[in-house]
Amino acid sequence: MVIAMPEPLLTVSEVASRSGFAASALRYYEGEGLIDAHRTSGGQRRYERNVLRRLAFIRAARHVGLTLDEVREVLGELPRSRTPTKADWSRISALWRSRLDSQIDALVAVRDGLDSCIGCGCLSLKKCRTLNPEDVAAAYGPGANYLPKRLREPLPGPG
Amino acid sequence: MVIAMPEPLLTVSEVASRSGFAASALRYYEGEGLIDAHRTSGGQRRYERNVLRRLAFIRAARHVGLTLDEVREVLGELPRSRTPTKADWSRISALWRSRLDSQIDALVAVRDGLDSCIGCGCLSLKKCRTLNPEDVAAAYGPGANYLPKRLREPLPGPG
DNA sequence: GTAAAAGTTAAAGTACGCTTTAAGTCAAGA
DNA sequence: TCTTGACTTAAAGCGTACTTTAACTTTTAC
Repeated sequence: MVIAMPEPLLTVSEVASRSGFAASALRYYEGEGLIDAHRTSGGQRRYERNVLRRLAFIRAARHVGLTLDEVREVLGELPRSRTPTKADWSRISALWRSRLDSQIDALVAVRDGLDSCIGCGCLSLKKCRTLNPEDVAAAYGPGANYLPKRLREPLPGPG
Repeated sequence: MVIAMPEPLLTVSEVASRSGFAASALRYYEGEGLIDAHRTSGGQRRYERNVLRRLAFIRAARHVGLTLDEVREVLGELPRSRTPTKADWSRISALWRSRLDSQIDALVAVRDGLDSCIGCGCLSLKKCRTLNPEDVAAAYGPGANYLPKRLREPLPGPG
């Protein structure tokens, strides 16, 4: 019979230095439901090691433009009660991959649009699908498919 | 001898509906020095037609993640006093293209990192350069080149 | 001429993603 | 035990990118 060794828990400063996030950010993420923590009898936070993976994921996600809402949504696919397995992370990977693919497609489309529109110097507002204001307006309607859907929606808050 | 017809100027609501920006955004952009406007004797704004191109550019830039500071910097390459020429826009296109290329590279790197890291299920925090928190920390130091430089810098403000 | 639509300003408000501050509590080593 | 460093909370503050509000003026249409 195997007796499981209890995993050593991490303090705030340990998690902060290992994850690269400020302690205030860790508290903020906890308040936002992105990570969780145990508490000592005195009320101090103690983290499980797997929080580091969640945090690394959060960092990468933020770097490619996901909002915290989106990150929470994706992380919602992970189990809350146990350390995520390979299958758990694989499912997330698939979700995120399609998001990245669509963002990459969008950037390529804009870049190539620039080549043929600004770049060529034709300055034809009527024909240019990237810069024509009328097409931009139309892009919010039902018929426009030049940009991937998420880039045709209104921009999120600050960013 | 050719007498130039004066270009008809556009009202705020015309520019708003043609560009897809709210009137308040137009005022904001003017305050930020991204666009300019003439004034009627009564103080109302009247826009030159080429403001539509600037605005379309701003929208596209925002959609791919440029901040207004960056947009201003790029638009600073355009002449303030005359309607931009092919050469003006071409210069900008080149500037922006390299920015887009680096952002695309970054996304591809992260996506491919996911495939081999999350995707493979190895869960090796020590080896994974995308998700390893120690590598994330190191990425802000001098030696890390996995992510393009601009994605290794701290994230800008909101989002 | 007059009423309604459109425009003006300054200032305040909003959302996101945190950080900073203030005032006090807990944990660990000498 | 004591002191120092780490930690706690609630609340306020900050930067970006705008929008909303309030009070008022200009333009346009009839």
